Amino acid sequence: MPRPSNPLLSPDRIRLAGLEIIDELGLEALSMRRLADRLGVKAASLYNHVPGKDELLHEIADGVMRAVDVSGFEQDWATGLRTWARSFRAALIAHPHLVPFLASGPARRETALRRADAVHGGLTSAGWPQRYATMIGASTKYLVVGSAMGSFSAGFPDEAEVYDERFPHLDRAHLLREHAAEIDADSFELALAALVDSLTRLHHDLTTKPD
Amino acid sequence: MPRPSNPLLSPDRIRLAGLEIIDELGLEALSMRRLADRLGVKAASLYNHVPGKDELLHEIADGVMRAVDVSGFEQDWATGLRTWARSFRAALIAHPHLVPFLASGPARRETALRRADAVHGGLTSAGWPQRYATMIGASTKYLVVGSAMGSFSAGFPDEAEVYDERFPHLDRAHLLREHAAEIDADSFELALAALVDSLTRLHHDLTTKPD
DNA sequence: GCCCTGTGACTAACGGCGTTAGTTTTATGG
DNA sequence: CCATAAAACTAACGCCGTTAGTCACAGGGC
Repeated sequence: MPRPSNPLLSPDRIRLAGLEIIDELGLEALSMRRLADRLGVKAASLYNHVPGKDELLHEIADGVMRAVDVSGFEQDWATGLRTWARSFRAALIAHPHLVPFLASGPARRETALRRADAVHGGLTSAGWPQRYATMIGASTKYLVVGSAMGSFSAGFPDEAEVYDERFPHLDRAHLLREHAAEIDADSFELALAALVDSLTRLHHDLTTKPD
Repeated sequence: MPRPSNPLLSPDRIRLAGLEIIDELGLEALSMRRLADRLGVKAASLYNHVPGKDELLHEIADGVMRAVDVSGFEQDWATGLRTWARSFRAALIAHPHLVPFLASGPARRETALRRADAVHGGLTSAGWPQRYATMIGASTKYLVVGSAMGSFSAGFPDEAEVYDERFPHLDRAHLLREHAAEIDADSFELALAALVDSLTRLHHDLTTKPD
């Protein structure tokens, strides 16, 4: 079936199907052959539209990052930080299997770099020194990535027998998975509030005391 | 070369060589064939000592977690939390390529579960309610895992051209990688201090006000 | 001292992986 | 209308994890 009238493939359809596979079956389940299968095509055909698996992953990742909202920095840095952190986390959690890949930083991905630029610009315009702006961006990213990555609670097996006798303080750990989403959200908000609080105090000191 | 006088392999030597490969070449570079090669052996021989690649990874991971120090909880919860967080982070950073795997929680790994038990026990004995103990453990893990992931990837390309013109606020981002370790450490300490500060206030409220 | 069993190495193979080369047919621009 | 490019294909290479089956030596029981 060479060169059909209407092309069966396009970069967009490939990206979409790729993200579907990742969401349904996991990052490791994404193979060029499976992807081709889902699109009713042979693996080699994909290479007419996409340079390789790695680049495809980057493009999928960049698409996901478009949901990250940095508009809050137009109000004030604290609002910007909270909005960025929450929307960033939501974007990651919408595609949990992609988190390990997304976590490795913006690399050369257009959207991710644009978001990073906005965050850094928002912080420095609010009076934060370069070095602090960098650290604040980093700390916040730690929280977001950490909370999306671990899904702390989901990391514990949910069979009670695992903990019996041997781990007395974890006697309720088998219930964690049931409430994972809620616990993770609350823990994230706890740490985010702590960070913004602390930073607000610091910002006050930095912008009033000196000079 | 069947059945040599002195066995060439042992679970320990396999684990060690596996961690070496991961540290030198990355998580994806660890293959049973490469591992066997390094041990002067054929891949199939490994299966006489190790049930499979996945279990091997868990055993390697558990070994790394033995460096995590939870003894600080014998003093007070804040000291315990700081000691745990810092030694946990150090353990991850010593093996950055293993972080994505370690981040997925204790699973059924003995050492990881023991550490989790100690943390939870240390917090509840200090008066933290169950729910808070869980959230504090989670928040702290977010910071640790997030900061270890970020440093691994050193997320930003270090070629200045990437940022020229297009990302004005990132005009110094190409220098990040050079100072990655220091920035990551400072950002981590910033967020950890903020968290412990905030929690100390909360602990005070919880243990004095009620009743 | 000899056999017997189990250990720990081997070779060969299966199916899946990413990717490339080369082929074929159709769509499209000059 | 023809040349060229596009978009599908088949076949193959060298990896991967894992299993089955083979073989020689080690150590214990007689």
